[in-house]
Amino acid sequence: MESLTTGVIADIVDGQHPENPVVQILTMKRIPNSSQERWRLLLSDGKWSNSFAMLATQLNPKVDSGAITNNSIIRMDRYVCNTVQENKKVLIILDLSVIMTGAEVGKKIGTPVTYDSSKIAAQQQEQPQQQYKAPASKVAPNMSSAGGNVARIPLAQHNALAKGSCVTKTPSGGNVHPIESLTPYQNRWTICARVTNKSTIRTWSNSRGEGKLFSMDLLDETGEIRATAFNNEVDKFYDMIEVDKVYFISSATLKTANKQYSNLNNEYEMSFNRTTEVTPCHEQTAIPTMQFNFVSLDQLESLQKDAILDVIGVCKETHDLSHVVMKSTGKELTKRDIQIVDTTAREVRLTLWGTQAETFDGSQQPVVAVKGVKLSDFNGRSLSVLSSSCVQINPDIQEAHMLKGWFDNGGNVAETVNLSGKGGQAGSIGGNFKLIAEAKQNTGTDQPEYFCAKGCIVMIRKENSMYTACPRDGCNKKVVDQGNGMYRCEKCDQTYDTFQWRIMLQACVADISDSQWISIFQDQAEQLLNTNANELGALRETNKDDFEKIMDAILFKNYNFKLRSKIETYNGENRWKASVMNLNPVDPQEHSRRLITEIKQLTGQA
DNA sequence: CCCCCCCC
Ligand SMILES: [Zn+2]
Repeated sequence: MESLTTGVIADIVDGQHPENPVVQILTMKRIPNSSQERWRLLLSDGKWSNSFAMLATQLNPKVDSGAITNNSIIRMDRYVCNTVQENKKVLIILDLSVIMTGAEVGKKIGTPVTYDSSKIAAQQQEQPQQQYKAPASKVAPNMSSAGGNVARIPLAQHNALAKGSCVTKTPSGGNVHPIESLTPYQNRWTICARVTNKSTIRTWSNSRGEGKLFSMDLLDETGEIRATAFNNEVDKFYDMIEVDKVYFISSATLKTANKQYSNLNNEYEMSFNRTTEVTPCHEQTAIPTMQFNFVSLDQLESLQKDAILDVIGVCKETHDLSHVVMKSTGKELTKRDIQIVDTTAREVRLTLWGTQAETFDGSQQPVVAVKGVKLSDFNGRSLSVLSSSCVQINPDIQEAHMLKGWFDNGGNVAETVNLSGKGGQAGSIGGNFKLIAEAKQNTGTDQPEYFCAKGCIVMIRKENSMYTACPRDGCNKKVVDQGNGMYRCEKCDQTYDTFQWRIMLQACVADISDSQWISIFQDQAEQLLNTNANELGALRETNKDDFEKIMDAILFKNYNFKLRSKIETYNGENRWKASVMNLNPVDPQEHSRRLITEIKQLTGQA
């Protein structure tokens, strides 16, 4: 039997940092109510056990793939141990090797007991806690990137690697904290982080005031976080902060991140305040220049519109520059559309703007990676680069080399599905057509299912089809009418002098097999009713007849629906619920073609 | 404390 490093858990809790300890995972628990996937591990060294360990999120795939399970014996190749709140210790595993799989071990080794935490408190006075362990040699891709510009990195350069190690001490001799350990409940901390992206200065003016701000993305070996500086802090820090450089940052305010605007892998974000200090770090570090959380292109079909994502693909087609005029301001913009493709045999349109559009060279069919791109439902699915996005051309990362290899060895001529190919009204809405009765059979999973159905709207609930919602964009929470012309949003904890109408329509859809009440929300309802929610809401108040006419106009017409279904539980009872993600009027030719294909398949002719 | 990110 493979041996554990007996007693090592006590050593770590007591502030030592033994090299490469070997421990057993007794149990793994996903931390609930966390917006990101995060695993807590109960570790044993055969003598002691403790549930203070968490897996760095970049190691999540090891759980998801089953590489580590209960009973696995692992070597912690890199880890950090920190004190959070009072005396609580948190150990984050940054790198591990599986020594024996859980299946091979098959049982708990020894009879470990929980290492006593009261002992920890006593130890803390005497023993300085140790922080990062310097890894033997960790290489980081040396890759430049910039918010406003396309970083051009030829693949040939791809072994220009910067060696470095973890920075463990702040300039004043204190301990460096991992980004991953930051919470709003923690006061004194200093991180050592690379700025991977930096915005320009923007000003704002609204009912709550006005000011200026800029934001940046920070990365260390454990995680990433967005930070924003306002007003005085803009003056103080904007010039000194440079993309790709590493800084010690201390004492900023942490708050819950709004995932609507960022996909950084952190449930918090940071605002600089009066006490925030930023000092350049001149030591060599092993912090990567960028961290991506890619989704493959085939996932775009089932992701929500407006989601912020990281994507990577080979540019198989580059369109010419074009100019568009903004509807709101009349300002002219330059844009360029490109098609990117990946190994899932999907391609999607990606729109670049401004300088990035102008300087893009697609002639060599480069790999394009974008961190923080916005998903839209235009022509089915398409992607648009934001000012906060980071675009990299031929980044020196494994995924890029793999994709280019695939593309140059047949991927370039592989048949692909164009996710952005649903031009205009008549377009199709994708595959996986089901009858309603068929779809309702799928009750064995609590995961959402996505499918298409052709159906006819036979009934709608016009009452309660609209509600007054918070005027703040993207909040959508129903407001409470204060009766004095003011409307309160509990979610924003704000009172506004206005609201916006939103639609939440229940429609009964029938096909040849069955019928089902489904939900149709704002965007899809506006498309279906051919109106906008605010106009429709006003109409409901002023002219009920016309309101009903607009509603009734959708009855007894056939649509192709893309639906999301899920089993939901009400008072212990399971219900099959579906909502519309996408819809189109049925194009008879296309419908017929689909039926012919299905008939051929059924009769074995296809 | 922002949260705009465009067009077809
Ligand atoms: Zn609100």
